Amino acid sequence: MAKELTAKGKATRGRIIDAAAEVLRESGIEGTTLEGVMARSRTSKSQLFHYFPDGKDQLLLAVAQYEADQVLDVQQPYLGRLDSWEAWQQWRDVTVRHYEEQGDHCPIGTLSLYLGRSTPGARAVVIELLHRWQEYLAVGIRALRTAGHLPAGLDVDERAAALLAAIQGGVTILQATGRADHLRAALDLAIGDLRRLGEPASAPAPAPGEDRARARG
Amino acid sequence: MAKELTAKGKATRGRIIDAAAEVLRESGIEGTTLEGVMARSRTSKSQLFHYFPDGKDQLLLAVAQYEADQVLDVQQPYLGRLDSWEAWQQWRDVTVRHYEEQGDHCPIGTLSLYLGRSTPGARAVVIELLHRWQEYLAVGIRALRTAGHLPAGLDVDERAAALLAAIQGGVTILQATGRADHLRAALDLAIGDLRRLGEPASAPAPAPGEDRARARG
DNA sequence: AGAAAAATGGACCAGCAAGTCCACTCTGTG
DNA sequence: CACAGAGTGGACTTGCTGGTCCATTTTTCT
Repeated sequence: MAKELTAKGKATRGRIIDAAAEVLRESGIEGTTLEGVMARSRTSKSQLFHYFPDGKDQLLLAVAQYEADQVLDVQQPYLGRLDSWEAWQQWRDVTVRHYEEQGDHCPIGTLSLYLGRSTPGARAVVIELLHRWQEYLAVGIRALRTAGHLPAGLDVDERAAALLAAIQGGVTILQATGRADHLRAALDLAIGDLRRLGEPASAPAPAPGEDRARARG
Repeated sequence: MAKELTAKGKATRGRIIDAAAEVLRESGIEGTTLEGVMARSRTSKSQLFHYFPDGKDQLLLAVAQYEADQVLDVQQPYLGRLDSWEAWQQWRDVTVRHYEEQGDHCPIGTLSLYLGRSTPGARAVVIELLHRWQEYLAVGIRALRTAGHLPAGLDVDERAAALLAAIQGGVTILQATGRADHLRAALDLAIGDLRRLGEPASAPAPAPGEDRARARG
């Protein structure tokens, strides 16, 4: 791949990807044009095609890869240390806050949608991301199980899959509506239900263990 | 607005929307061009702009509205009768199957992403859809609670929100990866956990399987 | 130093798609 | 039947964007 890339060349290439990522975040896919990337990165067209001979798609794929790495990075180190209920709660808080701040747009979703049909690599990037993400969650659940906080018979992978779906859905809705309620509810209930599985003795039915209002006609 | 529309005119307008929806489903947003819509609907450019004076965005907004209605329609009548666990299971099966068949692409998501920034109406359409969807779920949960299948103190709206997020996430992942595992897991666990809340006496700990044994390809 | 390779600048091209315009045809109503 | 207005056809304009090409500068390596 990166065979003969001078330090300078490497820097330029990186600048292009950074710029493209920024433009994409700000202007969406239809607002992301090579000219815009050129302007932002202070490069010329020849450079774009020098580093990405296959053109726009190749560049956007690189951006997708870059953004995919970001997704998990911003959740660290919490995502990597889900070995107690407190750690889960902490991770939940960080994740919710991050997506609340990011708000509007998800570069991965945008790119996935845009490159999906044409560029096969894009799908692979997303699948890889989801897989890694789910694996972190599974590791965390297993840690809880090993520590005796969860029943031994629990289907870890299924739980992890559901949890990942909950996050995705919450984020999707957050981006569509601007409100984080669903993300919060999804995470809280997913974690809460999980937790309840580990406390068979405690309150089984009403269990307002969290902070919800109860009285309701 | 659409005041003076002959029967013929109305038909043409409808044909344009149908055609646009089809093209969008088949070719994605970047493949959806006015020319394509013209060809598919056998209309001319002047007609497109006659019925949608504001151009492409206006047309796509109409398509979004149309597709939003579809989303809930295909889940009926099940979505409207979630008054027993069996009914929930039935709805789950139908929904999963539908999205499995639809597979690749979600017109709403595509349009939401594309129109999101520019057209304010698009966001409203999506919000309205999500709201109606969640309300159906909430009504179903309330029905269960009223029937005594769920504890009285349950926060229905939060559960409904989480459930909606679970669906959205599952569908998102299905569309990204092509696999419905997450959608199934998310729905099964969300419904399963809910059900567990109504059966405080039953097996509290292991029992991961419960009732969702079937349909697990 | 000096040649080879990498990096860069930017003019130029081709194509496509949204939107405009005007002329023409239908339809219904007094 | 006539005529006003809706409905239709399609050429044309405009603007932009991805992509090509070649000349030039800078770096690297011996």
